[in-house]
Amino acid sequence: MGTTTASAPPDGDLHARAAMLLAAHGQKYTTARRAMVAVLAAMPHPATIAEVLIASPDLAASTTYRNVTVLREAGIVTRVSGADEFGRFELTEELAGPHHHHVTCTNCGLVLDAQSSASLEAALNDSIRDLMKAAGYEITGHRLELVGRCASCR
Amino acid sequence: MGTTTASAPPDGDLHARAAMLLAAHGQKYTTARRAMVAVLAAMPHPATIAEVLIASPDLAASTTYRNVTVLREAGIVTRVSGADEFGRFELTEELAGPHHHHVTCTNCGLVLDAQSSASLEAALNDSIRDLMKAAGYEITGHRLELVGRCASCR
DNA sequence: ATTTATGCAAATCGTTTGCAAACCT
DNA sequence: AGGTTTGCAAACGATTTGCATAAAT
Repeated sequence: MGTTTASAPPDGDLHARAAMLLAAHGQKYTTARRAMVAVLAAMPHPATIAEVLIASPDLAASTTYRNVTVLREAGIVTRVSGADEFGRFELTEELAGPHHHHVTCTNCGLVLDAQSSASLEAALNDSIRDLMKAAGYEITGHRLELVGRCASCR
Repeated sequence: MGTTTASAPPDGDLHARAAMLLAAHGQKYTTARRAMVAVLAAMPHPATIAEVLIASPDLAASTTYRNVTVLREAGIVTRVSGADEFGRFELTEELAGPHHHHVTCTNCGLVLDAQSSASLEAALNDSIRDLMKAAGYEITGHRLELVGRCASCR
């Protein structure tokens, strides 16, 4: 399990792994769900429901809303909060890629992925230990959001 | 300007400073706006619009939605994205307190404030320089969100 | 074959907007 | 007084839900 855990799995594994995760939750890997996973995998950044529907026009909106819930419960997708009111979704780090953070545009709401450095992660983990005690929370993860204006909005 | 910048201003200044910021944007510090600022100042965490309306039942919802926009434009309030779809609002750091981060509950969406350490901030600032170049963003700030389950949801 | 997911259309709910009355300076 | 803000009610738009059909194992 050494090196495999930290790196992105080969693309061919993606759907097979998604199917397994769904099966483990008593759910099927249907066409609509596969389509959604494919869209999210192809996106270079977390996608809104609207973006998913545009990328995959045959999907019904209601089905997509229902499936995002199912995929989240199965640990395939996570929700990312951006600057605006729209939820954004991406494949979980465990499923599709390494740990990363986000850069959010205050003007248009666009969210891009950004890699974190080892030193930053180390500092984060140090601080997290302290903060979880202070807040009485059981901390399960962290999310760093850089805020600014994207290239098109500058 | 050394020490004053980093610490929270005395409470008595709050409304006076809010009034100045609004005036600088050609806006008035009305009763409804003062009420909203007071609610946010009293809250130990970023508040949803619903929470503001509960805390200040005389406020009309429409007015509150309009005022949150005005207060944001004046630099009095910022929007915080939590785990759920509801926007949360708090007084800006410059107005009401020192730089801090948030701890979000994955179960109930509650967001608490958490102080950051100097070493973490240093690491953040280092990384930010790199990331802003890579992403082509003009970075104006950062936000660290720790994710977990709050004391009541554990 | 049987259970589960889908799609359409209607219902829901948070948020926004039009407009007349109340407010502030 | 004069322009702005407020509050109500209606409009809006994203998300959710009911139910009959289609798909999956």
